Amino acid sequence: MAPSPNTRIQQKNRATILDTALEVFSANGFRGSTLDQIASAAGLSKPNLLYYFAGKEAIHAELLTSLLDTWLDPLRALDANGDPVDEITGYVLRKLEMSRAFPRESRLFANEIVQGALRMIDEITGPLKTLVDEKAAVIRGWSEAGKIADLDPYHLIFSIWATTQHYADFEVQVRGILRPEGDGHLDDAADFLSTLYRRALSHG
Amino acid sequence: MAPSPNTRIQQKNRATILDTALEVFSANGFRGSTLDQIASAAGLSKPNLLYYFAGKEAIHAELLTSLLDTWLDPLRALDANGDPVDEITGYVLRKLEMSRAFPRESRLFANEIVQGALRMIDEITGPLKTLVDEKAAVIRGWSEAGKIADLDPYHLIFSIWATTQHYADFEVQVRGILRPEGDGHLDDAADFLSTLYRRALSHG
DNA sequence: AAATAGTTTGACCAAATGGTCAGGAACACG
DNA sequence: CGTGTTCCTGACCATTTGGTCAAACTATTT
Repeated sequence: MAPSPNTRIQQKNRATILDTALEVFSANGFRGSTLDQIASAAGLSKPNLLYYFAGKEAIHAELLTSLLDTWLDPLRALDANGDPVDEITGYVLRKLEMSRAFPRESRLFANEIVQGALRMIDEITGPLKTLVDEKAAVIRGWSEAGKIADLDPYHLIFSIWATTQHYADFEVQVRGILRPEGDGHLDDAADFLSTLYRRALSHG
Repeated sequence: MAPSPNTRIQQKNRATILDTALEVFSANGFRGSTLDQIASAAGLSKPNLLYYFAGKEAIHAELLTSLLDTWLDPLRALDANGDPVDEITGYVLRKLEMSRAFPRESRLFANEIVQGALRMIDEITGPLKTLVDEKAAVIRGWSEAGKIADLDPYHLIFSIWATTQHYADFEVQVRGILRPEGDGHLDDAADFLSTLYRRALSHG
C-alpha cells in the first residue's frame, strides 16, 4: 500500500510518477504500457515506483479518477441563465481548448472508453450521466422556449464531445492530412465549430 | 510465412481467424490481445493459428489494410455533380450506417489512431490524404459557387468523421448515458446529424 | 493403396513483465 | 551523534506471451 507520510519527497515523486504515467498510458494504453517504461521515464527504479504506488492498476486508477473531474469542468460551466447560443458555443470552445491544453488526458479517456470502459463504467453511469442529464434539460428548456433550434440535446452534447476531442484523440490523423505546424489548425477548428453550431442553433 | 495453397480449409480458417481477430483486437487493442485469446476464440490451437499467419503483427496488418478500403467507401461516393447539401448529408448518413454495421472496424481504427497510428501512418499521409484533398476541393468549390455556406471543408470532414464514428468508438459511453435498448438511438442520431448539417450548410 | 501435399498438435523455449523482499543509504530530529 | 523513519536498490520470482518444431494426422492425387 502507499506510504502514509506526506513528505516533500513523497509529493515530488508521486507527482512525477503520475505525470510520466499519464504520458505513457495515454500513448500506449493500459496494457501497452509497462512499469519499466514508466519507471525509467520517470527516472526511478521499478521497485521504487512500487514503493509509491501499490501497482500498475493503482497508478492508472488514480489518473482516471483525479482527471475526470477537470475534464467535465467545461460542461459544468454551462449556465442556464446565459444567452443560449453563446452558452453552447462557449462550451464548444472551452472543450476545444481542453483538447489543446490536455491532449494526454483526452487520449487516456479515449483509450479507456474505446476498449469498453471497464474501469470507468461506474463514473459514466453515475456522475457523468447525472451532469449530462442536468445540462440536457437546460438545453431542452431553451429549445422549448424557442430560444434555439429544436435539436436533441443529448446528441448535441455527443456531437460537441466528438468534434472537439477529435483534435486530441485523432491528432495523428488530423496532422497527417492538414500537415500543420504547431497548433494553428486548432484556431481554424474553433472558427469552424463556432460557425457550425451558431448556424445550426440560431433561428433563421 | 503463410502457406501458398488456397484450399477450402485455408479459406475457411483464414476467414475465421480474421473475423475472430477483428473481434478481439477491436475490443482490447493490439497489445491487449493475445494469440491464445484469438486462437481459442477461433476454435484453433495457437500453433495452428500460426500455420495460417506469420504472427500477431501479420494478422493485425492484414485487418488494417483490408478494412481501410471499405471504410473510405462512403467518402468516395461523394459526388461532385450531385446536389451539394444532399451529397454532404448523404455522406453523413452513410458514415453513420458504417458505425452501426461495422463498429468493430471503427474501434480497430480508433485504437490504432489514438495510440499514434504507428502502423497506419503511410496510409494516412498517402491514400487517405489524397482522397480527402480531392473531396475537400469539391466541397470548397461548392462554397465558392455559393451553393453551400462558407465552411472549411477539411474541418467539415473531420467533424463528420468525429460525430459519426463517436457512436461506434464511444458506444459504451453513449449507452451509459442514453441507456437505449438495441440501436434505436442511432436513428435519433441520424435525425440530429442531418438536421445539424442541413441547417449549417444551407443558405438563408 | 501408396505417395504426396496439406493440416494439426503437444511439448517446449526465450523474452518480457508485474511484483516481492531483504538489506542498505539517506534523512529527520532529539 | 545516535536512533528511528523514510527512501531506494539489486537480486529474484512466477506468470504470461509470442513463437518454434518435430511428429502425427488427414486430405488429395495418381
